[in-house]
Formats: sequence, C-alpha cells, structure tokens
Amino acid sequence: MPPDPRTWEGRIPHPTTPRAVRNAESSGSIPSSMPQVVTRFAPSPTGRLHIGGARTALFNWAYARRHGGKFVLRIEDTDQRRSSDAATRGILRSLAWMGIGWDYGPAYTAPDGRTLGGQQPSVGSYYQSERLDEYDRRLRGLIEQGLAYPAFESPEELEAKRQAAIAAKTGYKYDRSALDIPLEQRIARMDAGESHVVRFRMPDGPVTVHDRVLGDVTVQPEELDDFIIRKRDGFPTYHFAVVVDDAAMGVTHVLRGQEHLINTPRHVALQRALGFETPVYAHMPLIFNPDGSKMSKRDKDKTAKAAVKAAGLDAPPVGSIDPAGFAEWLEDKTRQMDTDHLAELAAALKIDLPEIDAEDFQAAGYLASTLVNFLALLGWNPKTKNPDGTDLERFDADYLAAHFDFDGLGKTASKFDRQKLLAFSGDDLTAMDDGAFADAWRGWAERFDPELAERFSAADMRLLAPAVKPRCKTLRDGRSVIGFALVGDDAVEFDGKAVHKVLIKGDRKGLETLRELKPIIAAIEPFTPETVEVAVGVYADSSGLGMGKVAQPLRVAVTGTSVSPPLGQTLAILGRDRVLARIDRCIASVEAQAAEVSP
RNA sequence: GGCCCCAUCGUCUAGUCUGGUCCAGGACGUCAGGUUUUCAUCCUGAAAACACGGGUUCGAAUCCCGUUGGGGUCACCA
Repeated sequence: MPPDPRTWEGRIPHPTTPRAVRNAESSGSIPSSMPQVVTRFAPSPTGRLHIGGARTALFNWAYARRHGGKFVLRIEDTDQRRSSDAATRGILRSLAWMGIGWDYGPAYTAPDGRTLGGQQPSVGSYYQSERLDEYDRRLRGLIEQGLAYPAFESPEELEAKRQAAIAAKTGYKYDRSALDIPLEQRIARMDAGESHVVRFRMPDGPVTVHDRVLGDVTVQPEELDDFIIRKRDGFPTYHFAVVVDDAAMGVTHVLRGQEHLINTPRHVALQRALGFETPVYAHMPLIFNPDGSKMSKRDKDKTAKAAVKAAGLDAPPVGSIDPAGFAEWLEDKTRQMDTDHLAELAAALKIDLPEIDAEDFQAAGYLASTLVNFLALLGWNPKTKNPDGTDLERFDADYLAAHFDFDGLGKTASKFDRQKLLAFSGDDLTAMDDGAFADAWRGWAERFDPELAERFSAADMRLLAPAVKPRCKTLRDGRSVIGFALVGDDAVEFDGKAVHKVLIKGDRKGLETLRELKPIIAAIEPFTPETVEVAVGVYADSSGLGMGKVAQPLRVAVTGTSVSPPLGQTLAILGRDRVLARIDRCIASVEAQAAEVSP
C-alpha cells in the first residue's frame, strides 16, 4: 500500500520486505559527537553497481579514511517502481568485494564473516523509503514558511507545456501557475485529498556553488525553476531526500559525478531554506567508453543483439528466454533484455559481454585490488614519482586511503581503457605467490566457472598454479591455459599445421624423436616438472637435436598444439600414463594420415 | 536549442594555480630489435601530444579573450 498522498503528516509506514536494519525513532537531529569528516555513497537500488558508482564509492570511502572520518552508505529507494531489495543486496555485495567498507548503513555480513554497516544512534534508517516521516516534517515547515507549495497540474498538462516550449525552441521552466490559486485554497484542496505535488519556491537570486574540483560555478535564477520536492505518490524526490538526509546524517563532504553539478544549486538553495549547512562539494569527471559513449548496460544489449544477428539465430538458444519476447527484442533496437538473461545468452553464444558493472569485472576474473587500483587512476592521480623516476601508478587501497585528496582529482572525463586494465591485472596476478594465486583462482572458479572447480580439486589447482599464473591476464584466462588437460586423452584435436611443422616436415624426424622419447618418459621417476625437464634435456643434448627439436614434438603430441606451458609442467599436469597414451595416439594418427596420402 | 563544465601522445596522465629548469616526462597500446624449448614473460630502442586564432609578456603548454570540438543537464529517475 502506497503512503497516503492526502496529507504530509501521519504517514503510514511504507511496506517493505524485512530488512537488515529497521527504522528506529528518528529525531532528525544531527548527532552531537560528530566526526570531522563524513562522506557517503548513496546508490539507487535499480540495478547493479555501475563501474562509475564503484569509483564514487571508492573515493568517498578513501576520503573518509584519509581524514579519520566516517563513511556512510545510504539506499536511495524513493523510486517505488524501480527499486528492489535484490538490487540493494547486489550493490552491498559488490562494495564488500571491492573492500569498500561502510561505517554506517545497512548491516551486511560479508562472506569472510566481516560485518559492515549498522546504525548510528538517532540517525534512523539508511533506507530513504523508511524516512518518509522525516521528509514530511521538513516539508511541512517549508510550506508553513511559504518556501514550498502544493501544485495541482496533471502530468499531462505539464507535459503539454513542456512540448510547447520545445516547439518554441525555448527552455522549459515551470510557470508557477499554481501560485495563481490563493494559498488558503491550495492548502484546503491539499487537505481535502486532491492529488498534488509539492514544489520548492526557488529564491530569486543567483546561486554559486563552490566546487573543490571545478571552482565557483554560478547559476542564474532564470535557469532554476520551482522543482518538485514531493511526488504525487507522497515520496520525496531525489533533490529533497538527498538534502534532508545528508544533513541528518552529518555529511560534510559530497563527492559525486559531474552529472550532478547542475543539481547542486538546487540543493544549496534547499539547504538555505531548511537552515542546513552546505557541505563541501567536489564533482568528479565522468567515465566513458573508448569511443566516447556513455558506459551503460545498453552496451551489453547491443553486443548481444549483434552476436545473435551474426549467428543468424531467430530463436533463443536457452530455454529460460521466452521465444516470443526474444523475437521482439531482436527486432526492436530500443528494447533491452534484462541483465541475467543477457548473461545466459552470452554464455550460450560463447561471447563476452562488455564489463559495465563491478560484478562484471569480478566475473571476468579481475582481482578486486586490480580494479580498485585502476579505477582510482581514472580521474585521480597521486602526483608522485617512483624511485626510478616513473609516475606512481600501481598502489593499493591502503595507499589510496592514506593519500586520496581532492587536489589529485582531474577535470576531464576519461575513457575506460580495458587494455591497460588487462595489463594491470596480468602484473598483479604474476606478482602473487603461487599459493595465493591458486586460492584466488579457486575462489573465482567456484563462483564463476563451477565446471572447472569440479574438474580440479583445490590441490590440483595448486599444482597447476605455477604453469597457469604467468600466462594469465585474468583468472578467467586460466581455463584456456590448461585447456589441454580438460579434454580426454582420446579427444585431443591435433592442429594440422603444428603436426606438419614439427612431426612430418624434415623427413618425419619429429615423429622419430617421439618414438625414441617414449621409453625415456616411461622411466622418469618421480614424474615431476623438474625430473621431466631434466630427462628430456639430457636426451636433447645426447641426441644432438637441441631442446627445440625435442620439446615441440612432445608438446604437439600431448596438447595437439605448439603452444602450452613449459614442457615439464605440461607433462606433469597430465601425469605419465596420460602422456604416454597421448603420444601413442598421436603417432597412430600421423601414421594413418600418412598412409592416406601415399598408400 | 538554453544553461553549465571541459580541452597535453591512439588511451590514462605529469607539468598549468606559483610563466623561463618542457624542442613537454611516465604508463598502457603500437612498431623494431634481443633473451627464451612453444606460448606468456623479460630486456633495449623508436614513432607518438600542448585543438585553433588572437592578446599580455623579454619569455606562454602554463595568464586573458574568442573560435572549434567534446561532455553534462534541461523528469512527479537518481
């Protein structure tokens, strides 16, 4: 049941599913023992944590840490239609994954048992949908002072006026026609339950925002109209809720994306009207795709549509997608498939969707620490040199928490360069010790590649780590590095070119080498990367062939290709029996092929 | 379109506030060599930018103005 829209008091609590934190009696007062710095991240739970939001959260977190302050997480769920608890949970999980811990906000227990969030006394809920009483109390004060007023135009009426303004090529601005109705009449109609919105009476003077990144930005009164602060459904709009809550929660510094810059004069005007102090504002540059477009979930849809069309599919390849809806989706460029179904579709088509949300990067096999490092460099720079004279670029969250400041923030939008992220990722993985890598790889596989996790035990993965780690840019790459071990010995596919080059070419010397190696391999004891390497090396020397002429035939015989981890590791991963079986099968296969060509 | 913000290599950026030490430094990518049993690494080297036009100044990437370009925003979304 939606809140009663007829009055601004006596609100019936918004029905919600059980939440981690219940609303306590909120006094709306600012806590007396307030820390010096309070920052916040205030996502709207309408989807997953976007990469831009992740950076905003990261910087706010870092700023609070840097100054020994508090970092607050608040859920801005005033859009009843689009908000969901599932989205909230996903956002909390992504933040926790990235190591962005909040001091106050929804309580959350991370997989490692760490508890985040919790309630600060006398602040109340960190879900805006549970703070309606507070908004209404503030709103009532504004109306009584004549700083806000009910307005009764229908959305249709306003839309018509807006269209007319567009047609006339002038900017649209609310015309204050509600003020033509006498005040007592407006109050009476509102109290009588007539459907209405509440608008803020914008003051006449210009408003200047002192931004820590961009400097002073002044907006003239002509540009600011009487915006809506309470919607027809009784919920506050973003502008109102954000101002009330930031004050109630003692927020001192607001660090957010530049798309909010133009909102800030409204917020400042509201703060003045409500008697609040204006926090310090810092607006960060935006993050874009390499082509300059906005990084948005639409990119995933676009990629999927293109792949489906390229594959010539006219029916969904997975059962969970409704065929009729699929056809419509395919035809209609503006139609978006939801994120989960897109992921299934991509898996079926064996394509990668562009990473947009924090969770996408996790699924793609990036370490949280890598993403944090890379993200921190998008729009911020430590302006510090390494001892060797190069710029400091590689650092961890602790460094950020110790050094982040507004001075390092840039003004220009940056493009998200996946190549550079990939380079960072590869370096970070290489820098791990084998055990840590194996653990990370295992943890990733358990959640994102269950087949791999089932096929290899944790012990197996520790054994594989030395071979896999140096060849991975991401944890997901591990699978392709040891792909040869994932196929059955009877299912190895021999690459024709490789076979020809190393086994057949030169009077089939390679094949001969293979035969001679069999008894040597059969005799290696124990069968480890080192002993294999030594035994094969000895043969390479004694035969006078050299390692190149010996290793490649073996490599092709056991993997089917000329590319694999170092030979000792490759053979040891398979084990002696599987190696011998594969050598036999390879020899047989090449001989059969030769017989066909020249009977 | 109105308003607002921005402008250094292909990309992320240092240098801009406090003009000279910058014929502009680093990183990713690219290209060319080298190491290596394949791959991946690793090493060495190279190409690569102050958007344009005025002005101020002995001197401008740095200050001012304009132009162009890019972006944001103009919701009962946040």
